[in-house]
Amino acid sequence: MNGNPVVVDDELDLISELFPDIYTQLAPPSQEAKPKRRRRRRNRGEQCTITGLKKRKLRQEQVNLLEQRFSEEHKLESDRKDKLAAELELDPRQVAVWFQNRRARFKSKKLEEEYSRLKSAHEHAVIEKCRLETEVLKLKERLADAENEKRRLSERLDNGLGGVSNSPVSSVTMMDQQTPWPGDFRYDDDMFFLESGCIIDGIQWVGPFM
Amino acid sequence: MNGNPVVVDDELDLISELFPDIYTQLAPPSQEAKPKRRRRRRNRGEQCTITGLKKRKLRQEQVNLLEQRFSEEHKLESDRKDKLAAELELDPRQVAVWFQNRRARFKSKKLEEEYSRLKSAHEHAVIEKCRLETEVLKLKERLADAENEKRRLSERLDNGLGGVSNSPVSSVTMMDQQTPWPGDFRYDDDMFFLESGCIIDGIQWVGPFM
DNA sequence: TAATAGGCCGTAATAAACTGA
DNA sequence: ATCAGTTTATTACGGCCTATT
Repeated sequence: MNGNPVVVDDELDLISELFPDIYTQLAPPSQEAKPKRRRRRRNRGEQCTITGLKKRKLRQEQVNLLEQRFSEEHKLESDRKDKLAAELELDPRQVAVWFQNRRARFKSKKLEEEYSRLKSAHEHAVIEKCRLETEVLKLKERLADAENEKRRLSERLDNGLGGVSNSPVSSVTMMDQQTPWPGDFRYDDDMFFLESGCIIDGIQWVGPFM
Repeated sequence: MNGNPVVVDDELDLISELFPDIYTQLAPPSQEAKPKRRRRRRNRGEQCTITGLKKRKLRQEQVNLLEQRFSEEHKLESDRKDKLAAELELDPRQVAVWFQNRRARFKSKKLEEEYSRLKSAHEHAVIEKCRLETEVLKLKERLADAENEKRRLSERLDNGLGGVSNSPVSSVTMMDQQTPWPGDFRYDDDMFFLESGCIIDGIQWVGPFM
């Protein structure tokens, strides 16, 4: 058990075949019976690499150091770069390239994080919005009721009657839906909250994409 | 004016130097006086490519065809792939790789689009939320006023007085801030809308990232 | 059951466009 | 306006996973 599923062959660098090869476009019409399936288990003599390029991959220890430096500073001044390159026994250019790629990776990763954070924030906002909408509705109803009662009471006062029994006012009144308050707020019923995985504000929810 | 800032040299493929080179880790301590600034305009004999590999880049026409096929189908069956490769005079492997990379690009692009759409949707939602919050506040005020008036009126009725003059009720009443309505809604004052480039719902707005 | 073709992912490396001194 | 260093877009490779044979 446990096994070692990840057999990074860092160590077994079979520094073998080297391939001169022009590359330019590779595979011009000059080909006779292309090898078909290449890389038949641990291929050795077969190139199959199209460019002739061979192994790559920095050793874990190298990556560790690079990663550490990166966490300290996302950029490198050339002198730092050269020193690091010496430490790692790498071409300074490789170090530079590594940093470039790392910055790019960092950026896209950041985007993904931002996206999911934004997504949940938006979900919360939408729910809040919904809650507020219903609250507004309820308040309007209450207000309408209150206004009705007020009217009723003042009528009673006008008529000089003394009955104090507050007759139950119909809960749903048309009144304020017809005539909005003179205030500066209006109510537009555009979109609403839908169950799960649906469309809100023109965004297809849940399923990341395609 | 105008000039031709983009001088893609697709045509002038100087199929020149070829570099054997093992690559393995590149640049062991074997280096004497590294060339420093490389590529002094149209370098020719200098390699500078660390791996020794030379040009790459498919010709525009090739990209065009690939792109067209991609728009028809994001995947390729092997027979289609081989045919396409023949048409383009490329190694089938290159075609396969191109499609993989294209799919990856497609995906991340999609993410970016989704992100900006989501972002504006969220902005709208937040603004709406704000509007609703102030609306709720106003409604509560109104309601409080109405309730006060009701109380006043019924008191007057109880006292048997007939004065109808509606004395101006203080606009801000403590009442409903102290005792929330028995309804099922509550009001939590968490975050609010800030000017531009700020923090809303824990998301730093505006500046994409770092 | 092992070999295999193809997909995705992560990443190295290149090229080109851009930027600042 | 040259040149180093940077960003963005590309090409390619290697590992890992899965369905197929």
